[in-house]
Amino acid sequence: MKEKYDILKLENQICFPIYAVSNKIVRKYKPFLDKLDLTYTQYITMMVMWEKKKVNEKQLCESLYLKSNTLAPLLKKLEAKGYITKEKSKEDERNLSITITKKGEKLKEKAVDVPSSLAKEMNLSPEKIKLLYEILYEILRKGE
Amino acid sequence: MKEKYDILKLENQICFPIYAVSNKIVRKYKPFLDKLDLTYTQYITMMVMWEKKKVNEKQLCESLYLKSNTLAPLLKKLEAKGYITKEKSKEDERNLSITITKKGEKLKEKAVDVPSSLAKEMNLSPEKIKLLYEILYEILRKGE
DNA sequence: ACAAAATATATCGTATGCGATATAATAAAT
DNA sequence: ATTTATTATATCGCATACGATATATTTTGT
Repeated sequence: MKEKYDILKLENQICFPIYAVSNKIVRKYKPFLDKLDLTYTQYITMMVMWEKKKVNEKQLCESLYLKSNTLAPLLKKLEAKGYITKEKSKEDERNLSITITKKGEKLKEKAVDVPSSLAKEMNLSPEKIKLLYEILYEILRKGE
Repeated sequence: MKEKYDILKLENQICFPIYAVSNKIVRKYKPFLDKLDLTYTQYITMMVMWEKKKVNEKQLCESLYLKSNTLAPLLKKLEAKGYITKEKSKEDERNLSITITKKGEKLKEKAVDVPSSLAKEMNLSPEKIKLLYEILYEILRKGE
């Protein structure tokens, strides 16, 4: 018998399992990323750097769907670890130009085994991964 | 032409969009939860309380897929706000028994509109919600 | 040209979220 | 019965993640 407050039950939420799985993923990554001396957020930041070599902070924020106030201190740490360098852009001094270092490039070789390790832990069929991927990016594309 | 390092591109990750959507969800909830003076984590905690009325901290941790060290300070805040009370369980003094208050019950009436507000923002078809739900809980069930 | 609006970062305060560790209470083992 | 192991919370330190706000630079409007 359906009740007015059923919609407030945890089991009837779609957002909650997304949140819970996200936390679980970060936990799962940890032992692998510890070997690279990276946190999960630092890792996805380096993913952008490995691909782009040089970006603005703004591009980074857009790529990672994060805000400047999250990335700013994180970039300081990546700089302190010697994986990136920061400098004001010549063309527009408002922009912060971020460049990967040799050491940062080098790290890519150690990181290359991480995705398969995680895939093994997730153990999802390619069909489900594809479905998940499409639905999630549909959500990400929607507004803001 | 496929390259060894393609697996390290952000666009080829399945975990990243889960993480990004999770962040986005918490941001989306904020304006609605502000009216209830709850954060997202406090909100899902109250969801359990609205349903169960009385639980142990351990049950709460399991329901929310969170650790004691995340919930302990959060429970203090919910207690300070007057939504729950805490006391050591009589049968086993290791257990922390958490009970919803009248004020906590009352809050449910204000919260009942939140899920539909969010559903409107998400705007996903029922089929996609069902698919997403099943895949996510498959991940949550797997190990730990 | 120059004030006003827009843009890109940085800083601050608050609230998670976690592993590691400590503590207290109960259960198990001998 | 007493030591040992297990269990349930609590505390600590670190790293996000966010909105709000401040600052510096560039663009726009007149």
